[in-house]
Amino acid sequence: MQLRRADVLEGAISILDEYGLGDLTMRRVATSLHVQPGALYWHFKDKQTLLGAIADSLLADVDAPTEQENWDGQLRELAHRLRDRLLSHRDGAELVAATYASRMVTNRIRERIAAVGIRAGLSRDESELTADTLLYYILGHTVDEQARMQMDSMGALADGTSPLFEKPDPTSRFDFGLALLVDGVRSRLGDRARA
Amino acid sequence: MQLRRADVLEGAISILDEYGLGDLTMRRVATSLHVQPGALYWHFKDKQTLLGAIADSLLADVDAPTEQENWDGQLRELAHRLRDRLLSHRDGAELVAATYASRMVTNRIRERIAAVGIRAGLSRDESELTADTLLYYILGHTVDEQARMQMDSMGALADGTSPLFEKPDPTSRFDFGLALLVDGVRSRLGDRARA
DNA sequence: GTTCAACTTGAACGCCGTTCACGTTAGGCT
DNA sequence: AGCCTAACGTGAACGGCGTTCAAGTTGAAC
Repeated sequence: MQLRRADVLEGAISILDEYGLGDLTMRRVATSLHVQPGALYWHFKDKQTLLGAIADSLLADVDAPTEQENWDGQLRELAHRLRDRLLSHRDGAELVAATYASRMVTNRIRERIAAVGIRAGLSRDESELTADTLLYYILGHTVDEQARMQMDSMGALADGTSPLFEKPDPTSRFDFGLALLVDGVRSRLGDRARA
Repeated sequence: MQLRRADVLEGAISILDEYGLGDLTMRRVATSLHVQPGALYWHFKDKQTLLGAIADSLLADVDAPTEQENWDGQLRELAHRLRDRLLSHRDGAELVAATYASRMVTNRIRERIAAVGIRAGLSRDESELTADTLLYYILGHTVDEQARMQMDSMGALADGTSPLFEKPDPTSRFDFGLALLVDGVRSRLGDRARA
């Protein structure tokens, strides 16, 4: 039976969920599809491209119309939506962060966030810089959050005690930094109005 | 002649500066020190540990007394100091970001930033969350900035045109996001004073 | 000068991504 | 029904990686 691009993608995502990014190897993907490693290179020119495709699939439609009406609600909605996607697969945040340099993947959500900034009253340049700032925060926070999750699930049965959630739960922690940035934008808008 | 831990560290940093993180391999470090690969494992138990030591050395004394007096000036000073360190070696930001999960390295600067937050009037928890937010931003921004730098220096002689600096220069871009976060903190303090 | 710990060597192990000449399949055309 | 061709898979290798380990060598303290 022949392989389709989509089969390879699906297989790779299964490996990712089951074994993690570190063990997502071309050979392993090939084996799980009952195929020789070389066969994958017909569908994806190299591993980097395959990883990019996985990232694209994780983030498909992450930019979509928002339900919120106010710019700050829209920012929060988009931020949470992105974080949820990153958390929806094992090592998802790390994968997207690693793919981030070879862009076009995250560019749509970046554009989406910038649009909200403009509608809120920022200049084009300011909006793009704000979008970047938000993205760096979301990626950084979520990579860290996901890494801790896995460390906890490892050490949980090792030393009996498993707090599993620190003082504030991860979502509250995420919301704190998010609020900080939203407040920063609001203060920038306030300065403008006052001028 | 025998090797010291410090020699290995120095050699590894040289390789990093000359060839980049992707080509920083145990074998290459060993070769440059005229030694067999296995010899390195006497001084560092594995590559991860060596990378951690490099990160530690990049960030030595990055937390140090600040010259600024106001909390916002101190925050900016610490942020710029960290960014400067990350930029001081090829792929420095990427290295520190990769090592970040296995912490203790960046914990001192995190503690330092949190202390500024407390002195400014935030609670302990808020200060730590603020420190994390700032660190995620600084790391994300600088990794991206450094990656672009290298892509530009590659593509520069390829296609003649080398903008090398986008509309705002990287430092101004960094300052924008930094100001956003500082303003966010200020607004949080304002709410408190008003209550 | 001997001893013993501190180091290094040499060679291997098992993994990885990638390439390529060569077989095989499947489906449209006559 | 039979062929042709493009699409796809195989098998085997290449070079490189991190890491391990028994066996050798070094050098300083006694």
